[in-house]
Amino acid sequence: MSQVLFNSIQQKVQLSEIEMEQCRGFFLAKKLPKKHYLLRAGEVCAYIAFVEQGLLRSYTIDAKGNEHVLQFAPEGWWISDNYSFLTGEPSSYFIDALERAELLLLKCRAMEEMLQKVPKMERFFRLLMQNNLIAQQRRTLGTLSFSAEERYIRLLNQYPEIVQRAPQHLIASYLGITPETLSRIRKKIASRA
Amino acid sequence: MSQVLFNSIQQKVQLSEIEMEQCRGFFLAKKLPKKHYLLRAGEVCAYIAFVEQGLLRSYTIDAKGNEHVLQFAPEGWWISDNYSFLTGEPSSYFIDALERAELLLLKCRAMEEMLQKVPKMERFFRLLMQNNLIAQQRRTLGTLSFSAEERYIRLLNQYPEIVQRAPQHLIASYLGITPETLSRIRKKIASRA
DNA sequence: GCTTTCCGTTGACATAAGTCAAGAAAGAAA
DNA sequence: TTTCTTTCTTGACTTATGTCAACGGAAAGC
Repeated sequence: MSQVLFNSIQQKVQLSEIEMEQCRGFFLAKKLPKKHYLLRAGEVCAYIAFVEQGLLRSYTIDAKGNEHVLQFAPEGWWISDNYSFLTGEPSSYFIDALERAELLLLKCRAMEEMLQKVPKMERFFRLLMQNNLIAQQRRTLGTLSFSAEERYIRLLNQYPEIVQRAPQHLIASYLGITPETLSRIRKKIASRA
Repeated sequence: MSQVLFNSIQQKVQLSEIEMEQCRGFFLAKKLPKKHYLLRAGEVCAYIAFVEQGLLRSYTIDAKGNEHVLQFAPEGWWISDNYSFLTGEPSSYFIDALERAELLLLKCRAMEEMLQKVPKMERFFRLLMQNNLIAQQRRTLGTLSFSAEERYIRLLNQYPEIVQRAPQHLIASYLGITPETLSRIRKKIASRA
């Protein structure tokens, strides 16, 4: 059993050795080279992906052709398009690798079987979704309450490794600002320090 | 068993008559008059609330003293501060009634007991959280992709009853704009129609 | 029914952030 | 190395939205 996955699960529910091994069997290991896609808009999202190694991100392209980063997923995080995964409808998101990644994929069918066999995992996913929701609500409120500069500083404090590993224009996209604005903010901060 | 709650649950998982009645026993009925609070910042959020009747909202007050509406919850919706509920930490949200409301409250302890007794409810809450997360992600992307006017029109299309029932300055707060800007947007739209 | 408070509207002006364009720097490819 | 992209920076200008202040009308309380 992957140590990273083990930690992610054990942090929320207590599984026995046996249950852990049972779970492991439902995942599919996959390596994803840099810039390769796990999901493209228009496709159905067949997997929930757990990141063992590397860095992924999900994003949309809006009607004006602008990209908007929804999520970064470094080691230990889960990523997918929940809507498409749940409903089987085509996705409107892209998911690709910013760094070469090692993933554990969980197909819809496999997930249902896993939940049957190891009911505690239902609780695990409930808690996972609940925590994701909490974080997402904070992001929404952050976008409404703070200026671009404040949001950047908060991101830097909360997820320094992501700011460091992802290219700057993607950080800008995540924050909902243009690369130019982020560049100016960084300059301003640097001149203060 | 309340018909509204029954529908909310049955839409996601199939419960037998008996399971439904068992669940019912864990909820606490409560009437909340208009402008009364279910939760104030600083308190621990003891309940997840299901709205049978009426209209609630949750909001924060930021460092500059500005209110930001996180959620409106009309009949059939669930509302709480997940973070505080889950961790027992003090909340930073307020939840109050915009219209006189009838609620079904689920305390933390009662919820755990319910999940023990009716394991399918674990699945229900997983799906509920997952759907909330999907909606919240869309809101985040909406805030990043659309102008104030576009966001207002989208809200109007998606939740016309909320726009109608909540005062305009709270709609503005939800959209992340000032009441003045919303007033101007509405004028502009009216002049076009 | 009168008074007070709250809410929405409007105008004038301020400002954060976006746009467009050019060039510099840094990485990737050859 | 040299070339070719991609990413980041900087400047000049535009624009959406915020701020402040005044006013009118509707609702709430007495």
